[in-house]
This record gives sequence, C-alpha cells and structure tokens, in this order.
Amino acid sequence: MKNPSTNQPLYGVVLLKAKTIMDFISQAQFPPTLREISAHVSISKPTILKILNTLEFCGFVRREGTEKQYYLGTIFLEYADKVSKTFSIKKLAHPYLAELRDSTHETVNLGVVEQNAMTLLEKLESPNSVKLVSRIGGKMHMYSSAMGKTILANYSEKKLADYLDNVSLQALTPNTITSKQDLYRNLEQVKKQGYAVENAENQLDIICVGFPLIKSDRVYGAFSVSAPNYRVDQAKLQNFITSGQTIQEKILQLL
Amino acid sequence: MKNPSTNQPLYGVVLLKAKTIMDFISQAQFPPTLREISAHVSISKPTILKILNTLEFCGFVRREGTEKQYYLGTIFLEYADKVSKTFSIKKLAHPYLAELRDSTHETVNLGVVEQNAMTLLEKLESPNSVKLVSRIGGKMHMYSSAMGKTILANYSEKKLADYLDNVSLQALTPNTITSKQDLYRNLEQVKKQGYAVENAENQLDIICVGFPLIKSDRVYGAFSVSAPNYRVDQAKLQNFITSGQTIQEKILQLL
DNA sequence: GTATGCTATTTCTAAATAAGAAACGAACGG
DNA sequence: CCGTTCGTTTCTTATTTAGAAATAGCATAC
Repeated sequence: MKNPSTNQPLYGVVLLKAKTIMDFISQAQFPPTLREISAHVSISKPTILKILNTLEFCGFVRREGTEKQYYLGTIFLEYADKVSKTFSIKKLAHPYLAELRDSTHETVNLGVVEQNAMTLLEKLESPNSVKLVSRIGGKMHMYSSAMGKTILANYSEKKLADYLDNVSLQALTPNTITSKQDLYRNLEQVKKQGYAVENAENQLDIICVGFPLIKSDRVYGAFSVSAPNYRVDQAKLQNFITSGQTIQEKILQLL
Repeated sequence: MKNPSTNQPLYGVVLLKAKTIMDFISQAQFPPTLREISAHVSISKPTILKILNTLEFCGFVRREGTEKQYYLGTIFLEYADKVSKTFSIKKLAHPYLAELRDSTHETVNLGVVEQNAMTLLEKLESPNSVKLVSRIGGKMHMYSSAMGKTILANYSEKKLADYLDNVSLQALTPNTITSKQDLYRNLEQVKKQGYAVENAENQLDIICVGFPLIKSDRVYGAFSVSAPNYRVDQAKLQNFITSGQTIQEKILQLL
C-alpha cells in the first residue's frame, strides 16, 4: 500500500483498515453490526471481525448486547481530554468566552491552528441560539473563516505567501473569497481593525466575527461569535465587535 | 502474539503497538520525541517511526516543529464528540447538573455504565472547589463509587449476583466496602433512600453523594456531587441530598 | 421437531507485511 | 572539522494477514 501524498510505501496496513472501520462506526446513523460494516467498507468480513476483536481488546470499540452492534469506546473521551489539555488556552479562556456567550446570547467558538486549518476546540452554545453544524474537533479553512482570517492577517508576508501557495481558494458559499487579491485586501483590513467579520463565507447564512489570540508573536488561537445572519443587524454586529474586543483584552492579559 | 485473556492468537499486532505508542504519548509529561518513545516502549526505533508515520497520516498523532515532538491529534476530539453524542443523557442533563454545581459550589459528575464499570462522562467543577483527580473517560468500580452503588442497588437480584460473581471487592481506601454481605446491606439502604452516600470508599478524603438516572427499568446513568470530606458537615451533606433529589426529579421528567 | 436462512466465527495457506540490525544523513556543538 | 546524537532508509528473514470456504449459532418458519 502507498501513501498517496508521498507515494512511499506505508507501513501499518492494519492501522489504515482499523481507521476506515472506526470512521464508518463513528459516522453511522445507528451502531452498525459486522454485516453492515462489511457492506460499506471493502474489506472481507473475517478480516473486519479480527480487526474489531483487537480494537475491542484495546478499548477503541465496544460491542453491545446480543445484537452485536459496535460503538466507539469511551477511551476516546480520555484521549480527547488529554488533547484538550495540551491546548492550555482552552481552560484559560473558557470563563471569558462563557461571559461573551451570555452577553451576546449567541454561539461562541474557540479554535486553534493545526496544519494550516482552524480546528474547533470548543463551542459554547447559547440556549436560544439555533444550532450550528460545526462540531468539536472539526476543521475549517483559514481563508473562509473569521477565526482563520484573524490568524492569516497576522502572518508574516512570507508565511502568508507560503500558505496561499499551498491552498486553493474553493468557494464554500457564494460569499467565499476566492481570489488571492481580494483576500489580501480583506486581510489588510482585518489587520487594521484587529478583528475579522465573515459574512457567510464559510457556511450559508451564518455571520461570524473573529478575534485573534496572539501575543508576542505567539499564536494561541482565535475565538469568534457566530449567528444566523437574518437576525444580525448593524447594531447587533457592533455589539459583537465591542463585546468581543473587551473579552479579547481580558484573555490577552492572562497570556 | 496472544490475547492474554482468551489466550487466542490476536490479529493486528500493529494496532497493539500503535496503542502502546499513543498511550505513551498521552501520558507523557511533555510531548515526546522518537528517541523518548523508543526509550520507554520495547519496540525498535525504525518500527516506531514507521507506525508514527502511519498514525500521523491517519491524524492520530501530529508532529510539531523542528524538534519533532509528537502530540495526540485533534481527531480524538471528533471521535470523543461522537462518543458523547451516543449518550444522549449528557446533553439533556447538562443544564440541571450545572444548576446543581452552582447551588452546592462543589464538583458534579455524570457517569454511565460500561462493561460493569462507571465511566465518567462529564465533570462540572466549581471554581472554588479543590480539583479532584478524576478524568473524563476515566473508569470507577461500581461497588466503590456513589454513582455505581445507585445503579447496583437497582439491579435485579440475578443481575447483582452476576456482577458480584465477576468482580473482586478490592479495597481502594480503608473505607471501601470489601465484604459482599456489607455491600448487600449497604445497597439495600441505598435502594430505600433513593441515593447513595459514599464516604471516601473510592478515593481518600472524598465524600460523594450519588443519584441514579433510571426510568422504566432503563438505566441511563447516574450523577453525583463530590467534595473533600473535611469541609462537608452534616448540614452540607443534607444540602447535597436535597439539592440532588430536586435535580434528579427534573432530569427524570425529561427521560 | 426440524428445515431454513441469516450472520458471526473459525480454519487454512499463499501472498503480503513487518521487524530490526545496520548503514546513512542531517543537525549541532566544541 | 570532527564527534555525537537523532531521525531516516535499506534490506532480508520471519511473521502476520487476507479472504475463500467451511462451520457454528440462532432465530423464525414450516
């Protein structure tokens, strides 16, 4: 088997198969049986079974009851807890982000940069806010998200050029910025303002205001307030901005 | 390689090695390098490297910067999010548990039963509470934890006997109940009261009051309030009980 | 009670993969 | 410029895996 990106032989074929199986389990509507897994991934049933046995032994999956359905194991909660803790910004910023959620009554997000993508570390939903589709651990493009743009705006010229060389500006919505020139211009404004407004560039009908968490050139991440754009008027947007800036200052003081 | 419990051949040797490596990364004080991993797990360096490459390709680990340190990947956040969602009780109970944390000013826990163990799904810490050592995803014995005992107390006679046949009542603290007879007697009281008081039976100096979340014979899990016992007097304990019962009723109504 | 159909599990052997010693390379420091 | 320290690659043997086919387990129907 080959690694598609390096085209070198890739060791650990069983690992790749195990991941395929776990991914299937994780995105299945209902906990699948061996038969169902076998019907959807192109690996033979005996092999799947043997891998599942080992995964169960490791705690990565569990099988429930007489129907032999497979679930992802709670060991992932442990690992995730550890991962979260490697991003100290999460714990530190949490009370302030909760404050921001309460004052705006909208969803507040915290993200970190990983492999040129914004990864959602935490999402604080306001009780009365419509649920957004974003998921913890989910990834967003830097160029299309408010959080990402605040980071890009603070990149050095060289780093930004590097980023742009390795990404293609795909349109996710009609509003996505897809030209480098437009993006450059937008980022300049973001840098000047200190925050980024993203008007349904990443997800239809969702407006988002992002603030960078950067101090002494160290990039800790970014946070944002997001809401369905039909209920965000100019006054509300201004409220997001000023509330966000206040919170940003408080967090930066602690870094 | 053999499965120690069934003594049958175990397929997926690479998986086991991968887990060993990830476990090492997850519990290391600082993100380890290849050399450090190699020094602590008994697998040769080239093999570890090859497994790490594949793990990185899968997103299970990431390597940072020039120092080539390994971290667990954010993919675990995604998996954990999925795992959490399979336990609908978490989302549903959350606001009430937060209320309980705020009214008691102590740590509130939510657990589910998995493989005859209580698994900690969520922990809501009060700002001023001493940090307890429990971790999300961590497992506790049913017989020694307040949450576990509320579940056991509601098991059928046969199911309880089954459980007791497969567990050995190891002492975790001087207070752990280690005799079946004492446990039976204690569970009877728990059943009568509707809640379980656990006085440092699971962890030294920590007192805990647990409440079952069971409706129409379906076991959803349990929650508890826990605190260092030096600051829990009779009045405070009574407060835990009455506050907990109120919250329990509210949650049960929604199930 | 026993056929019937379905799914999980075991067996078995050619074919693919993994393991680790050794060699190599890159980065650093004196 | 040499020595040291890691990370990486190479290479060959020994081990592991894949999946077809057989089997077992377990319902439900006849």
